This record gives sequence, structure tokens and C-alpha cells, in this order.
Amino acid sequence: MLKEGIPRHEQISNWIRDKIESGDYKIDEKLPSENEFKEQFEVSRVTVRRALQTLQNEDLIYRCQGLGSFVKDNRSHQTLVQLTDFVEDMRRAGMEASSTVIRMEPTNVSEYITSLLKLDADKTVLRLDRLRMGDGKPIAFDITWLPMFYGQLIEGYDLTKKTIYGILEQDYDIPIEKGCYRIEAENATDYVATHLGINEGDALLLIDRLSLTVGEKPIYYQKRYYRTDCMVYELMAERKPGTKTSDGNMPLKEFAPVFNKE
Amino acid sequence: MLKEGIPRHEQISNWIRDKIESGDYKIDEKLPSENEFKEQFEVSRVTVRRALQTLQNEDLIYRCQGLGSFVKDNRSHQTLVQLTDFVEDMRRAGMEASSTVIRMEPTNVSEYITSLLKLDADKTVLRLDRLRMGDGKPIAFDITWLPMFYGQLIEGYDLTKKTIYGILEQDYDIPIEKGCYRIEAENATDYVATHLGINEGDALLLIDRLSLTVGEKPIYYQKRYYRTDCMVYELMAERKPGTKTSDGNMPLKEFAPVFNKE
DNA sequence: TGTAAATACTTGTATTAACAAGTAGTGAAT
DNA sequence: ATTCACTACTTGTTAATACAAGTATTTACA
Repeated sequence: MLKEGIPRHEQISNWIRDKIESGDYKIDEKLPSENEFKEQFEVSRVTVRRALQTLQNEDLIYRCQGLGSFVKDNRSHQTLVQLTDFVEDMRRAGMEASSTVIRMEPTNVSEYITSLLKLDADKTVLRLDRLRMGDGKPIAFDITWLPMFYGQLIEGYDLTKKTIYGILEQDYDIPIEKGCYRIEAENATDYVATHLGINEGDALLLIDRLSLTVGEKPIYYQKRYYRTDCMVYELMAERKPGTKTSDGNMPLKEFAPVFNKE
Repeated sequence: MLKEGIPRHEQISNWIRDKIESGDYKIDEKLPSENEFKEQFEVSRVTVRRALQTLQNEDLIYRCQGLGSFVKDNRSHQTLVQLTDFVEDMRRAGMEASSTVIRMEPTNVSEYITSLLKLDADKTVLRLDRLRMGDGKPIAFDITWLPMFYGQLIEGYDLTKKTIYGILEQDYDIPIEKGCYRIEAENATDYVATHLGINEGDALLLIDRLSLTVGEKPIYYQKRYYRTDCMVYELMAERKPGTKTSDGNMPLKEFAPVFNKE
């Protein structure tokens, strides 16, 4: 049953983990007892316990003295503390995402942007302006700058349907590994305000994003302006019981955009 | 040496944890070996290992086969994915935090706020307006609403020196267990703009916060307006190697305010 | 001098053993 | 019918022991 060279407790925890992740052991289902595993794998009870503790540390199971070990429900943790895609955000809010390309052309840009993209100062980049909508209503306005190398790849695609992320990852195997975000507030310019259907000078939530692929290589820089009457970001921070941080800091548990449908 | 009623491995891990947190064992310092602990506490090696594994799971130590156990450097992790206190934020930015109380008086407020604080609609609350400064320059403006029950507790304290959090937790043993945040953008009102030294209508980053103690009991509701020319929030999301989320979502790794000192 | 073997020390893996303690059900006594 | 003791099963704690494997130093040899 068990191979050599790999610790038995590791093989056992892997075996059980697979069963949990594949759904063979369902949520709150009682696992076989330590003695049952002991006989099944023909190891000592200590070895089984070592395997079960690994899974407990991974938050995959919980154990009750006198009762047994059970599969833990981690669904609520799955989405926590993740930054998401616009289309995905909309889907979760129960709205249909759509986009309109307002502008798409090679331009020369400020040195600030070329330096972010790690390009020579005089290089031309592709600028892509899009209006993002939820159920047909304007929600955000994107301005994206891509190096021409990546820009040419997305040319010709229907950006109403596909995201830049999706095109690069699925069709060209260029994965986005990292994102650096900045959250700011800015007064709407005439250009952005017109497209979003608001007044010039209205406060907008601005999310700056630099997306990077392997080796810290920049793929695009994006400014996204959110209408704050439609959307806010919600965060929840919670202190674990027993944790005394003393300085009032709490680990972040949730980070999700919330949309106001009215 | 060891008490009864509490598992020995727990007492041992607590003892070592204290030594680490108090700084008796410094970063990357080698801990006594398992056999040394075994003799020191007069327990079996298994018990010592059980204690050390707890600390390893807590990310307080790392162990190298053939070398020993060492105190882990967790300074870089401390700030990750945590929401912090204003004073703490300033300290990290190398600026000195100070506050001015602009207004502090019992008021009647909108039903929205009383409902957030789980109070009857006609209840009076304490409103506290403060200007928060870094190195003497205005950075944020706080408006805080507290139920009178908590409000009376902070009356008389020097809010220039102490935080609401600190007073309630340290002097009254009321811990803040949870915080719900909302990130928005808003145009500055005349009142806020004057104190922050900016123009009316300028876009401000608004952090709404509802702080809760045990049992989801609200302690205060706060609106904090940040001058965005001074400060932005920075986030970093990173995909773990080997993780294929397929939808472009990435777990949040960092969340920290960044201040612009100029 | 330089390399390789021996060593002493570390943590890692694994067994067997025993008892403690919590849970749930059974059955007898009230 | 209710309570209580008993029992069977579970996980929790702890010990004593053995060997494997990684690291670093020392020693012996070429």
C-alpha cells in the first residue's frame, strides 16, 4: 500500500486530503477512526495521528475527543482575502458584465508609465480605454496601458467578451502572477465623467493596478475609476480568539467589492 | 516545574513562546535541542517535539534536520494582511502622530447610524470629531459616533495621546474583536476641507468603520477622510506557485497604507 | 595540504505501550 | 419515566525506545 522513500504519515495525509478534496469525504462527515486507519494502512496509531494533525493544521479537518475526526467546512474561507476580476465581481453581484471600447490606439505616454512598465522613455504603448458596465449601467472606467508587445496580442479580440487576463493566459500561456494595487480617490475629469454619466469633479474611487508576470515582468498598468454611488469595497478584519496583538491590529479576513444595484 | 491539569506539551510551548515574544530568544537564535528541553522539563522527547511542532505551526520557529530549532523572523509577516491603527500607521511611516479634538458632544443622529450601533432610533450618541496629523500636517479627519455607554468612558482622557481602542481595551477590558470597513471616495465638505486645509469638493478617500466587541456588539462607528495627496492604500496580490485559479483571482498578500511625506 | 572517513550532534520517522478524558448508548435501579 | 452507573468507542497525553538522515567538526590518511 505505502511506498518507500516518502514518510508514511505524509502518504496517509495526502491520501486523506485527496479523498476530501475529491468529495469522497463530504463536509462534516466522520472520518474513519484512528484505529481503523491504523489497520487500513498497517501503521502505528502515532503515525496516523501525525497524518491527521497535518490535516488539522491545514484546516481540512476538526477533531472532537470522544467523537472522532470530521471534514471541516471551508467554503466560507475560499473566497476570502482575494482580489478579483471585474467580470467575476459582477457575476457574484448577480449582474451581467459588459464593456465598451472607447479608445484603443498606440500612444506616447509620460515617463512615469513607461518606467512602471520597465520600458525606455520614448517607447510607444497601447492605450485602451473601456467603459465597464453591470446590467448595462456604467460602473467603472478603465484606462489600460500595455507595452506594444502585449498590446498586439490582444488586438483583434472582442474585448466585450474576453478579459485581457483571459486572452493572455489562455491563448498565449502568459500567466499573471502578481498584482500591485493602489487605492485612491480622485475627482472625475470631464472625459471620464461623461462616459460614466456623472458630473465633472465628482469623487471617484481609483484603483491603480500594475500586473506582472513571471520574473516581475510588467504586463500592463491600469487605472480603474469606480462610481462610488454604485460600488464600495468592503473589508472585514477579525481577531482570532486568544490572540492578543496589543496594538489593535487585526488580520484581514475579507476583501470584496459590493455593488449597489438600487 | 510543570503544573497539573494542563498538558505538558502545552505548558512547554507556552513557556518557549513567551521567551520568544519577550525577546529572550532572539531572531535566528538556536533554541536548546530537543534533548536539552527534555532534561530541563523532565519529559520525554515526544512531548518536547509536540510542543515544538505547535510553535512551528504558529510560524514562530523553524527547524532544520541536523541543525536544530531556530526562532523565525516574522517581522515581515506582521504587517501583511492586517488593518492597522492610525498611530501605528504613522509610526511605521516614520512620522509622529498627533490629534486635535475638534468637537466632542452628545448629539442626536440619523437612524442609519443608530441602527448600525444597534440603538433605539431616538438615542443620543457621542460625536467625536478629530483631526489626525502626521508630523504636524493634517492627514485625515475622523468623525466617530459612540453609544453614550462607551462615550462616557473615554470622556476625560487625553485623546491627543491615547486611542479609543487603547482606552477601552487596556483600562476597561473591552476588546475590539472585529471591524467592518468600507472604502469609498467622497467629495470634501466645507467643514472637513477647512480642517484638512484643502478645497471644498476635493476627492477624499473615505474609510467607514464599524468596530465590534464580543458578541457582535457595536462599540463605535467611524468615518475617516484621508487626504489622497498624502496617502494611498497599497495592496499586493500574488498567486502561489502551482495554484491555478483559472479565473484570475489571487490571494491578497499585503495591505498597507502608504504615506507621501513630500 | 587536501581529501575522506569517523564522530557527535541535531531533527525526522516510527513502533509499542499505557492511561486519561470526552461522548454516546445500554441497562439496571430508583 | 428518570436517573445513574457501566461500557464501548473515540481522541488526547505521555513514555521509552530505536533507527534514519542531515549537518558540522574532528581525525586520519594520502
